[in-house]
Amino acid sequence: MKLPSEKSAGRRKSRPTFESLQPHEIELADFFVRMAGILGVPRSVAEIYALLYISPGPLDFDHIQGRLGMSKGSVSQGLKFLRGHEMILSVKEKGARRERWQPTPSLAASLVALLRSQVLPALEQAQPSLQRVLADVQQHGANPEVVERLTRLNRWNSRALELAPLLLPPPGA
Amino acid sequence: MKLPSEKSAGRRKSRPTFESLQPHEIELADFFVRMAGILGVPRSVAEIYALLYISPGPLDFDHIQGRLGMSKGSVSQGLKFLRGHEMILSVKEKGARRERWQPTPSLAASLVALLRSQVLPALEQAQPSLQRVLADVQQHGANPEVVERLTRLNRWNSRALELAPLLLPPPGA
DNA sequence: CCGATGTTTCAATAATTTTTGAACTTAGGC
DNA sequence: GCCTAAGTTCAAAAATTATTGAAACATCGG
Repeated sequence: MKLPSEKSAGRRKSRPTFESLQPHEIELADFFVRMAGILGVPRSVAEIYALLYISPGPLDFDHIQGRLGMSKGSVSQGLKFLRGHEMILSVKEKGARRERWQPTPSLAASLVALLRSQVLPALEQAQPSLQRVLADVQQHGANPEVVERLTRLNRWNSRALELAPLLLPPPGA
Repeated sequence: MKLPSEKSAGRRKSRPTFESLQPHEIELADFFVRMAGILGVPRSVAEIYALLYISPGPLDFDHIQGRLGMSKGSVSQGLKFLRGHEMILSVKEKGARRERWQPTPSLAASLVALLRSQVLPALEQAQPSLQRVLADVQQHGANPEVVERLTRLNRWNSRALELAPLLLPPPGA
């Protein structure tokens, strides 16, 4: 099933044409796009993941670009993101020049990595900040209820920070 | 501590001036803005919440607008959002015309409500969609690995839907 | 090294989301 | 009922975020 098309005279190497997405592929992509949205992950990234997820084997750069009809730049950045969060793996065939991509075996692990990368830095950065705010408020002899609130917030943050390694274990554990 | 300012001749009712935020208030707002960002909640909403959180008592519309220097529209929409997610309460004093707002006692409960409202609808909407995709893929006699992946995805979604009431209990429970 | 293929970068553009403010609605006091 | 203060709505503007594509870079086989 290959449309020859594209004037293609004798010259080799006219860039191949790709089928556009099938209805069921679109539906799965919509699902991933929606879920990704919750975590603030851009559409193009979710689409790439969905395509790899529903494809019977690893795909290379050009296939991804062709089937999704998106720019090189987006594909490159999307793959970078997915790689960075260990959501995809490259399968480099021996004699081949190009890399081919497929989803990491565990989607669950991927999601954990994603969450981790969003939440942990925020919690870490917050720690000193929250402590300063609490100190400030106590100094200025503020309302006891406010002091209480901020104390609780601080405790929360610390606990979350302690628990994080358990709930969102780093890749090597 | 009240700046008289504003040419204010004898006429009553020049709109009052409000102090701009103190450094520690800004720092707390930054914290909330950052956390809200993870959940896709806009800056203005986080700022309003932060202000109520660090204020010694409930604040009315004009105070919020004045101290944060934001538009009426934003304050109105922000309060609507926070109300909708049960993150703030109004304290209506007897003889008073205007409502005054303060944070709900439990920030934890508020966050749960927020998460719930984002995640649950997505999971529910996904269910039939995922089932259709799986059926489609099975019909077209696709790669067994893909079928396996989609089956797992379906199971996950169902489980999440079952567990949701436990992890993200609705307000009345 | 060279030339060609494959990929990344990043400034410009497009798309999306948030904020504003003026017109409109609602509710209370008289 | 009318008038006014209080709050809401929503179209337009501003701000932010995502995407594109052309130029730069990297890497491999010869």
